[in-house]
Amino acid sequence: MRELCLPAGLQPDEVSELDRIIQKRQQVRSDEYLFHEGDVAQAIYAVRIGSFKSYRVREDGVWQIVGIHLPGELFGMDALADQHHRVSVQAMETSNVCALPLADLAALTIRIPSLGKQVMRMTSRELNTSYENHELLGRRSAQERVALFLCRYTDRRRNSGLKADSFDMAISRQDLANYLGLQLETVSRAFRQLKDNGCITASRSLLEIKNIDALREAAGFCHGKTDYAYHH
Amino acid sequence: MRELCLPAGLQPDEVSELDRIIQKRQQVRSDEYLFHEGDVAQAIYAVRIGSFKSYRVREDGVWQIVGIHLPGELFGMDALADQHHRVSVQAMETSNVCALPLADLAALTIRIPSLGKQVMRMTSRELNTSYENHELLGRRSAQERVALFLCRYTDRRRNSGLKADSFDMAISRQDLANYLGLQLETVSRAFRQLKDNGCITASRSLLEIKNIDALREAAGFCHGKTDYAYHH
DNA sequence: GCAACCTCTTGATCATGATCAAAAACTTAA
DNA sequence: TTAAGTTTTTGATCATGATCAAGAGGTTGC
Repeated sequence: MRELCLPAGLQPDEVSELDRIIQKRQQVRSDEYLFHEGDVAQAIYAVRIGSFKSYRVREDGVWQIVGIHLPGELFGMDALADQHHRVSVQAMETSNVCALPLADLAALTIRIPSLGKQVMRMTSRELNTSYENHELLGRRSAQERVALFLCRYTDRRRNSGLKADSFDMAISRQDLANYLGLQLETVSRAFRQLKDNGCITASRSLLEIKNIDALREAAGFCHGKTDYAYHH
Repeated sequence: MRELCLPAGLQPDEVSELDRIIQKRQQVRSDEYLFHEGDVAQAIYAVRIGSFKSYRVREDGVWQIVGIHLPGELFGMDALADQHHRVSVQAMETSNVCALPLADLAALTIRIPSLGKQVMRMTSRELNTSYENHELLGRRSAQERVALFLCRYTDRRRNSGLKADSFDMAISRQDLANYLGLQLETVSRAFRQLKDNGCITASRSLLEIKNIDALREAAGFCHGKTDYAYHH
């Protein structure tokens, strides 16, 4: 438990108590499901190793990835509104999670109030990430989307204690395109441009950030601080 | 307090206690700010009357609306991750909110655990709404976006106890376009088509749903239940 | 009532990214 | 190693929505 995000802000004896109760560690293979949209929620989950995708499937079978979860992050809080999951979650590579059964959580939260606060904090963080995604999809070109995604993704990897300048992307081009609201071919072309500009090198799944400043520029970050005006 | 979402699931005496402490009701005029991106959080807010928009402003001054808040809904939970707001919030019409100061909230949550659960529930709901927005922006035509927005918006109005088939849209075309990741002209054209199809009538701000089934169809909902396949 | 202003609508053209098609790169299994 | 199957790249064309431009409809203040 210790390496997880959850115990942050807890007393050592509280961590031990949490540790004793939450012993459910699950090994999950690539593409395996943790739960489906509509399922009655059993638990929320903390990623230990690997990565996961949250997605919704429309009536017509079209799907949309709405979240990506890296080590140290929590997922499954979509079900806290009414005990039913509103997304499906699937592993994108061989992974390992720690399940926090909702029954235990309710009891524990009363004994350890800071645990409830920590779950709240992580949910708020996920909400902000989703707001950022809305911003990314709102009015940005294909290149900006891909570049911005890479910037944010590497930042999150760094936060999760993973290598951030040269690593294996568990996300397929197809999934990435879906997540970014683009076609797979468009993502491929964006990668090409970023390679040609010397921002990155990328083979099938190995990605290397060569020039973070150029990448940030492609993502639409400003260099000089513009004293921008509010829109009113 | 009674007409709000927050007391749901609380005992009568707990509601009274909440009522006694949370007496801060604020009248807010159109376009007035509740807080700005980056502000240290003072409170979370429950909408009593009116509506609000959450948005982020980029370094280059481009802004993106990421959330809309109707009566009975909570906002400001973006700050629960680290006590700093990650969006700005502005009233879209003359409104009335109830502020729940964070200091009081912390104390109250210990005395009334179900209050914390309720805040958690509302945050989870907002997270799902944001996931739905990601899905809306992902891979949908301009018409679908507008029609789907109207479907969801009227549903939420109904949930908030507001008139849902004929009402005044507080959201300007400009804001709506921004929220949906479109240009204002494109939204205007989508409205025209929906009018021509007999789905709606719309003047400047008065909107009337004439044919909800046609509207749902324009939004991409299926009629017959297709036994859809999972994508794997 | 008129002028100034703002928001929304409509029209015409253009650019970006979707779609269709095929080949190349990489993976897996026999 | 070869063959079959994926996934990714590249090319060519097309369609949707962005952009530019002008006008219509409402609102506000004098």
